[in-house]
Amino acid sequence: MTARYVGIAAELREAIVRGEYAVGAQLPSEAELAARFAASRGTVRQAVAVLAAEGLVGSRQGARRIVLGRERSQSFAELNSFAQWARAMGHRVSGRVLEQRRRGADAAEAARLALQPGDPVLSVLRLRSLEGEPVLLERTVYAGWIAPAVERIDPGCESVTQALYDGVGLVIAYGEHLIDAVAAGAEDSRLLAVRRGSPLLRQRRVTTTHEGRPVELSDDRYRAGSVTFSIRNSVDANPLVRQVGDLRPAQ
Amino acid sequence: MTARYVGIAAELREAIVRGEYAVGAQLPSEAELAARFAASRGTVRQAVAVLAAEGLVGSRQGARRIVLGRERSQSFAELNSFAQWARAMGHRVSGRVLEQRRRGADAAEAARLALQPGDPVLSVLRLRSLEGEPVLLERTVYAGWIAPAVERIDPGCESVTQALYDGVGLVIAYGEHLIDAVAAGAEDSRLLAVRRGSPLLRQRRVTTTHEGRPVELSDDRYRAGSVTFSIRNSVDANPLVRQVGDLRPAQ
DNA sequence: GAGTGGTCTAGACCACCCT
DNA sequence: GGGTGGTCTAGACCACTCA
Repeated sequence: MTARYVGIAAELREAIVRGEYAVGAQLPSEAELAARFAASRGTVRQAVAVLAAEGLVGSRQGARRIVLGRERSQSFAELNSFAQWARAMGHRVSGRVLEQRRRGADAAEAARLALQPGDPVLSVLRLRSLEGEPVLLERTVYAGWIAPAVERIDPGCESVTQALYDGVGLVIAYGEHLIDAVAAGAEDSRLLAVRRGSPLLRQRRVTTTHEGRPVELSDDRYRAGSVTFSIRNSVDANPLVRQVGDLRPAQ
Repeated sequence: MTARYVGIAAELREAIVRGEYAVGAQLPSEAELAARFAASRGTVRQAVAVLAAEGLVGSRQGARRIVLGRERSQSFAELNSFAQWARAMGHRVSGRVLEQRRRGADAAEAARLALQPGDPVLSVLRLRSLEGEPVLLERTVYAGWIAPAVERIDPGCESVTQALYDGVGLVIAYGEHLIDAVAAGAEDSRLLAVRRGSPLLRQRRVTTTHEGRPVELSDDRYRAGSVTFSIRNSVDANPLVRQVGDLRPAQ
């Protein structure tokens, strides 16, 4: 059963997308919505909170909520999975494993994966394409405990996240992501078919299970112009944080 | 008066940062926290929701909440203001206006600023430095209605956002941001002291007032290695969205 | 001053996790 | 089956906006 507030949020979202409430226009008051949906005010507040989290509406005490945008934020959870994102957006995605080997974790990897240095990890190099064009080079390090399941995955598999879920029921629930720009190195330029030194958008991430257990560490590089990250923020509630870069030059 | 739940969230956050609840460990149950803080369960839930939004804790139905991380996400609202972010992080920030002129909006600008093509806008080129080193080149277009206030700002002013607030009480409440990587152009490379074609992290943004009225449009380019964007996400609740780039090559 | 969103309470039922 | 978080209700008071 879907929750009441989810349904109410969906109805309001559709009304916004339809243009029934124009960008900049006011939403009905909470009391009005509560009456219309025959729900309590609390439930209505939960519903509009969903829309606020999607960046569609904004609010301030004492004034009606207003519509900020119409594009629905495809509230998929998939910063973590390239394939799931791409398919949800209607893109044709493919990928292949170029290299895969077991080795021992170095100190930095061990720390981020909650392992000891030297503990076994699985290192994978994957090239992903959108509409047939290579756009993303993934260098992923999996914690040893999940390595067997990863090795069983078909090398041409579209979505590793999906395969891990289907195969061993693993849910990648949380992620931390660092986004910056780097110059393409020798391997990057060869595999992504760009000039050496040309700009790449880099996303480094650590993902964990529901229990907070680290699963993988990844350095993903997108060809410039192929993918853009988009964020809506408001004066209160801002999930994105800028950080000063490392002192050492981007490697 | 600060709200009750904000205080409870602060106490829990401190306990996490102190290490009282280790990463991966469980938080007390809602009932327990409600008793400890002599608050209702609803209020406690509001408090932990704050921590969840900061990416510090995760939750799933039926199981205790767990701690995901210890670094507090500096819950500043300032994706919008470079200076406010930098100062909050303890960096020395400066900036200067290199160019400033009024002109008419082109079609794209007009659409995003809710103006008519040809309506007056103020175009500003600003170079910002961190610890004395130039790291950010801002190309900003202000809507005509705010232009006079912008022109009154001291060209060496640290924070334009702050100046607009102090000067005319303008609050920049919402923003939409697109993040990608581009190659440094001729002007970029000269002003940021990098080689032509070298990678820059680009943040394009539109910001609006509380009422949803667009204030400015900006193309900000960070020298590679100087600044990183960081995001925590979870299976449900993901404010960040990937988009396929424009068809035309990054300009 | 009327209307609106922000906060808080107390209690209820359910779905899910764990043992 | 007991504990836990997720959902929902009904009512209350307050802070703020706006005319």
